[in-house]
Amino acid sequence: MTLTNNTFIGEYAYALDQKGRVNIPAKFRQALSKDNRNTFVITRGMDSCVWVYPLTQWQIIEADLRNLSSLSNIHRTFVRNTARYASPSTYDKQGRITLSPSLIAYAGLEKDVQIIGMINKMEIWNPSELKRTDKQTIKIDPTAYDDLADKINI
Amino acid sequence: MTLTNNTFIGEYAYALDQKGRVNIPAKFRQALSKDNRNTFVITRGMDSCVWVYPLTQWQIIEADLRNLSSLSNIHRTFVRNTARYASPSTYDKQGRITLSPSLIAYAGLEKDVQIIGMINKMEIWNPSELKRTDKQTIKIDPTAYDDLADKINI
DNA sequence: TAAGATTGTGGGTAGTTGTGGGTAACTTCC
DNA sequence: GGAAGTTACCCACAACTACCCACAATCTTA
Repeated sequence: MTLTNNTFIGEYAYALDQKGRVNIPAKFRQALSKDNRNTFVITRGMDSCVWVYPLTQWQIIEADLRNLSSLSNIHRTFVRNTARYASPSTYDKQGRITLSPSLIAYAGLEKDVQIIGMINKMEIWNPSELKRTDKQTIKIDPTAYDDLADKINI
Repeated sequence: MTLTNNTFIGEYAYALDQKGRVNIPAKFRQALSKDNRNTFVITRGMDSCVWVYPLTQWQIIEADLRNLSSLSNIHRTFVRNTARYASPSTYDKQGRITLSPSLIAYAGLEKDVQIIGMINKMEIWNPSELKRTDKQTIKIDPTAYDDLADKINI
């Protein structure tokens, strides 16, 4: 059952096949609105993982990038490093998307992968890499979330 | 699959042949709207690379340049250096454009080239030159992107 | 509990894409 | 006006990708 359009929550385990394809969790597919045309945009995450945006979500980012002038060195660099690793991927009849070899290498993906709902996007992880990141998270100062307190009422 | 007209993302590796031709990634060609008449405008990039604009995008730049008065020294210089190196190029039946020897020399291109989607244009790089630029990027003050945080929600 | 539907995974095939080279048309210079 | 050099167009082939079909496992429903 889907709660909200284009919103992803939960965690799933899947396998990457020899052609570099991963299944998109059925629940995530069902959550997609039609204007996404069964398409995601895949790119490098900020941690060692792959980020998967629904098309319409990515188009918002694209529109923002378009407003940055290449005359500014910092803007140029930002646009380059955001755009270059992104690639669109439409899922096939079985509900799978194809990951490029370079993305697989970046996230260190092997056969087993973990897919995590991140509200407006999803993340694909190598499970052991995820565990390592989890351990580091514990070390974060427990007061670090304090700033969020007035932004999110949880 | 094309996301948005005249919008380019992703990174591709191609070869420059002996005649100075490079392939335009099929996805980029498909993204072109018809009013571009299969034509790009090629010019010097601000880094050591070649910038390739779709015709209609370049025409917008031309219109902006027209509004800069030559009374200002800095404007005059900017217009001169932007206009002088630009030249149109239509891609052939195989989807290739021809680069002039002077542009190839400017970007230091050899056989292997890297093409990067930059939203409203594309960049052609010598891979080793790109790596060097990447290394410098890492040295950018990590707070430099902070200003972008309220412009782009990624 | 059994039948049907849905979901995840594997592999084959036809069409597309990238690259090399050949030939004709055009330009330039003597 | 003719020769040499340059440019643009065309054909061919190898590699790859996207699409399709098949099947097993799981979940749903009557």
